[in-house]
Amino acid sequence: MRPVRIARPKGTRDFEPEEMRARRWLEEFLRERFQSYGYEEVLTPTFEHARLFEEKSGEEILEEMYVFEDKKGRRLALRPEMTAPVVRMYNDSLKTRPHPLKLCYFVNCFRYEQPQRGRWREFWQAGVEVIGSSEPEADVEVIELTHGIFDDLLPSDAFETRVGHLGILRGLLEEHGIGEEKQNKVAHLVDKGELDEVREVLPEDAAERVLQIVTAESVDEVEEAISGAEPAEEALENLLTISDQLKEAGVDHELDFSVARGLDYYTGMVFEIHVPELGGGSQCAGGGRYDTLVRDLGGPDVPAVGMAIGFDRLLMALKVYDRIPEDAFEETRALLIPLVKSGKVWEVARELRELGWVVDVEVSGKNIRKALSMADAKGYDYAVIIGERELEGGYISVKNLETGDQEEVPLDEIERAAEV
RNA sequence: GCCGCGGCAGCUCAGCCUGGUUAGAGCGCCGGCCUGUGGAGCCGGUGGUCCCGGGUUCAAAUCCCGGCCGCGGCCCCA
Repeated sequence: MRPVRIARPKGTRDFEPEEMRARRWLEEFLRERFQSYGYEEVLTPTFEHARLFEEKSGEEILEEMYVFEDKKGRRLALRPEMTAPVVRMYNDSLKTRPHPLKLCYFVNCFRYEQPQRGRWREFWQAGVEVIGSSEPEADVEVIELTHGIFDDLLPSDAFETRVGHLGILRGLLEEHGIGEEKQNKVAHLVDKGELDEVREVLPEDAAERVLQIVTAESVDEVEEAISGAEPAEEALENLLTISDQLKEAGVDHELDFSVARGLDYYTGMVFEIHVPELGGGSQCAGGGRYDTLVRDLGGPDVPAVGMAIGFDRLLMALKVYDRIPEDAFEETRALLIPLVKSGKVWEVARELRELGWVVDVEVSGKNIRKALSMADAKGYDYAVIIGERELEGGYISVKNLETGDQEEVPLDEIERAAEV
């Protein structure tokens, strides 16, 4: 057969061993953090029925979705995000558990976009969802949890937390008799900063009030813009309650009435965390309240709030700020060099591994010089030599590759190998 | 989807503007000096569909067109 070389698909990445170490380290950090708050990990299929996302995800996401037909003609999609699948799973099998339910996940997602810095077609999200509480405390916890992760991993001036509330906009538009679909459209325009367009879409009085909110520099201005529109006033109050609690909890943040977010299912508080140093793709986390999604996907009328961290972007930020620990996986690593063919080699390897060592057995027949050279190149801590002499004498030769010291360690005191 | 820059050895790149022997360098890898002792040094070797396709030409890594991929930006998002 003629050899062919197939390239990696556009927007995807290979991860080499060094990169995987850093990724595993961060993944474990996030998992442990989520679990320490009582969130339990779930996993859903990589693909779902396309309709799951088409119902409530919003136009932009749909245009970027990987949709395909399977052999039976079912329309499926690679998940572009994780909230809808978690809600689907909740409606399928979790809704009878004690509420509120706290769930977390770590998964790859797919979007057909033009790749650039911080943006890939396959990327990873780590997130949480709280299903079954409409109280501001739930919003506060989700923001506090997210903020705390960034605060522990990055310098405090490296990131910004912005909190807004879609209920203000939605509530106001509702007062003007404007339906959900148009609300979504306005939210998108606001998100894009296309404020002139807002005027074209809305009646003049509504448009004026929306623009006043979005460009507001103080809470007072917003209050003025929405006065008389009761749902919007309640939303603002809700946002201020959340903000006050965040302040008391020491969570540094700013209010931003233009945070709209591109997902149509958000109904209340919305927030984003940015790392400005990353440039274009600076948004590293985002989330908010979605009180109607569970019902809209055929489940009970249950409120929910959640967030997702852009895993790859967070890792990028950690690299920029040099915050990836070198010794994240501290372990003793040894090359076992057999100079004879003997089953004893495997026995010794096993015993050393029981001590917690990583033991790489040299299996390519290298002579001792070559083997030591390779152990050095791989950065190992020890070389363990087993030859004729060792077999006859009942010991192993353990060489510390950093100091160059070498000692004979009797087989029945093998734990002394670590002292060399 | 749009704009800009790029693609040559495993890696980083020179050569391209001004077409012309056998396409180079450094690093890496393999081996020797060195038959049971690494890192340094010296010597040698290994290395390439010059991204793909088409065009111009006596002749293309080099010029032109298209595509693919990468990087950066816009938009949006994570």
